[in-house]
Amino acid sequence: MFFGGSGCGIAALRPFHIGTEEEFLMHAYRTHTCGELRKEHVGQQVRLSGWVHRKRDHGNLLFVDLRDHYGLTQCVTDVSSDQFKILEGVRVESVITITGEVVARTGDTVNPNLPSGEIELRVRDVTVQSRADVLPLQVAGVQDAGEDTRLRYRFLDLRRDKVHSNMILRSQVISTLRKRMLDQGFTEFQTPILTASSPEGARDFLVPSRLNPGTFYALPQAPQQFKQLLMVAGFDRYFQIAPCFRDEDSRADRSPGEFYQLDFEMSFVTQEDVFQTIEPVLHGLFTDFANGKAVSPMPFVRIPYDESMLKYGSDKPDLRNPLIIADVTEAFRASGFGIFARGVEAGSVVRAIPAPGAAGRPRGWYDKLNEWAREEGQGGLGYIQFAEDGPKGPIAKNLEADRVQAIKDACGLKDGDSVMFVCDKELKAAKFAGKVRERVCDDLDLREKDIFKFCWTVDFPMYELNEDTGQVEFSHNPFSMPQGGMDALLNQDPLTIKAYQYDIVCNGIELSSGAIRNHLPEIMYKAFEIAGYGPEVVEEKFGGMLNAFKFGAPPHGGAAPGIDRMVMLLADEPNIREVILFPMNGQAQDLMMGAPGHVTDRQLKELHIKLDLPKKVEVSKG
RNA sequence: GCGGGUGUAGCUCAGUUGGUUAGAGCGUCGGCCUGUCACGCCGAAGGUCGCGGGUUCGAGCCCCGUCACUCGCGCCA
Repeated sequence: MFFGGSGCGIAALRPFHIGTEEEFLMHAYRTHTCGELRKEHVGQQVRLSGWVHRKRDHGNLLFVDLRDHYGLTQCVTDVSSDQFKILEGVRVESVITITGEVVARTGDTVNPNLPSGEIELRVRDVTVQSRADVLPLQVAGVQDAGEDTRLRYRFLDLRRDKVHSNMILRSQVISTLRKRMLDQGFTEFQTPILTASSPEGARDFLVPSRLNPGTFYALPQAPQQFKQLLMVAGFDRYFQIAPCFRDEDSRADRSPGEFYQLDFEMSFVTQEDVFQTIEPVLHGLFTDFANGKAVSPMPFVRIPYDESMLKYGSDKPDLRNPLIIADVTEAFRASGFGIFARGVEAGSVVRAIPAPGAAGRPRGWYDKLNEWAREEGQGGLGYIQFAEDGPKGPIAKNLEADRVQAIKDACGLKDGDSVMFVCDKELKAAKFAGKVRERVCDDLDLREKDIFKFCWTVDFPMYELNEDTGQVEFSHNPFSMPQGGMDALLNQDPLTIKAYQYDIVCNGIELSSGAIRNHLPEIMYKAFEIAGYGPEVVEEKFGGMLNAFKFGAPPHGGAAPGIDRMVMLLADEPNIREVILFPMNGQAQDLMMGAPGHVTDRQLKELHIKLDLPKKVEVSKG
């Protein structure tokens, strides 16, 4: 075994007393893991190391559950043993090594809930490797400590079963993604971490340059330009488990500072090629780890952006929600329901959200929704109840009967159903109708369970109108290829141009956006010109990549699904911190490591940096 | 930057209309207990009710300010 013929390990092996020859030949710490021992090991002398998970002290009989990464084994000793006092004296979460004999449990002492429950380890010898203080949070059991405590003592939190297994899941997800990408012919590369600040997008994290006073590196928000340059360099198919850094405020599903993407890019491909390549990767991944849940069959549904905004009120629809929004603007035009009729006259649209089976709901339910709509900044939430004895509600009273019927038909409603109405300018109406769709779905408990429903949102608009400035702006990625190419840019209303830009969505969560890129300099100049940027701006901001496109660039495209969010979905965790080993808190602080932290004056001087702090901070930090 | 929620023992929480000495479970410490597996029983210690100010005869509770955590908005090509 481990110590073979070497004599130098004797002291380490038997630090406290002389054991048998058999034990002498054992590894210093363990012959098995705590999850390993079964009936067939009965009679063997073994050594286990791990953490004291729980103790059950009967005074003259003591049980210790010993835990390691692999599992749990019950160890037992009684007052007749000279080791009894030692074991009785250690606190839970202390690290100990136990040597002894594997014995079969008898009859009713078998624990069927424990994989090792048919055996136990009869303690012959105990070595305390590391004592634990009284714990700030409890490792055994299911009780969650507060977020502060958990993050400050993350190493303890990570011992707990749920978090521990989340991290294992994450590792397995990354491992299978890597294998699947390699199988699809992709090559893995590393791109720089210290790079240049990018002019658009989120706020950058900056790193001062010592050798170049007054200048800064930026951490990459994504390896976007590098992966495109890899295509120009002829590598054909690239991927990377890529760290991305964005200095933006956190959300439940957005870790502050950093996150990981499965970043990939492919040459000589159409949008459809990208879909057909990555779908098996995601479908395979989710099928492997779905844990009994179903996964949308391939090919995933493709929904044009305009259709998605109309039917689902969102560009990332949750298809587990069965409700479909309908446009009923015409039913209200010049109708007897004055508020909506005047709105439509002024250019608003009316969207209808079905509420199946809700006609019998009490008045209070509708009032609550109405109140919620006001909190959301809407005038209210109109509705019609299609009761058995005819349409009811304030709108039905004023709207002509044939129009009410038209709405019922348009939404596919039957007696017993209700319908909600949103009247506003098109984009606002669509977005709020989307919120109502989600709210009604939850209230009526209509969401499909135990399934991962994927879709692609496609045909995003290339440009959008900034309502405040009246300026035409890029609506997403300025590097996307416009559909119709140069011809569309020259001859089409910019607001009607679509881009080869797409999102992959799962259960209403945007996993990734991607695009077929614009690899032609002349189209890029024109695309930026429409958004109000001259050629000099393009050259200054994207010179590196633009220059590369002048030396033979292959048509290419890709995407970058977010790894943390995929693990969140698979682990069924509502918060992204539950799938990250050492996450920062909402203020982007690492309470355990003390980051961000102060640095010495000498470090600052080397970097030619002087602090100019806000008054409040200066006082508080002395 | 803005809005909501939370803040009471080491941890998770309860605390009535503002009224006596602020409670429970877990954990800790001590005692008892030889088949438990969330062991059980008895006892003890442990509190700046986040912090500061105010109202009141009296504040964990009401008011103002502030801090921390959290959820959301803004932000996130």
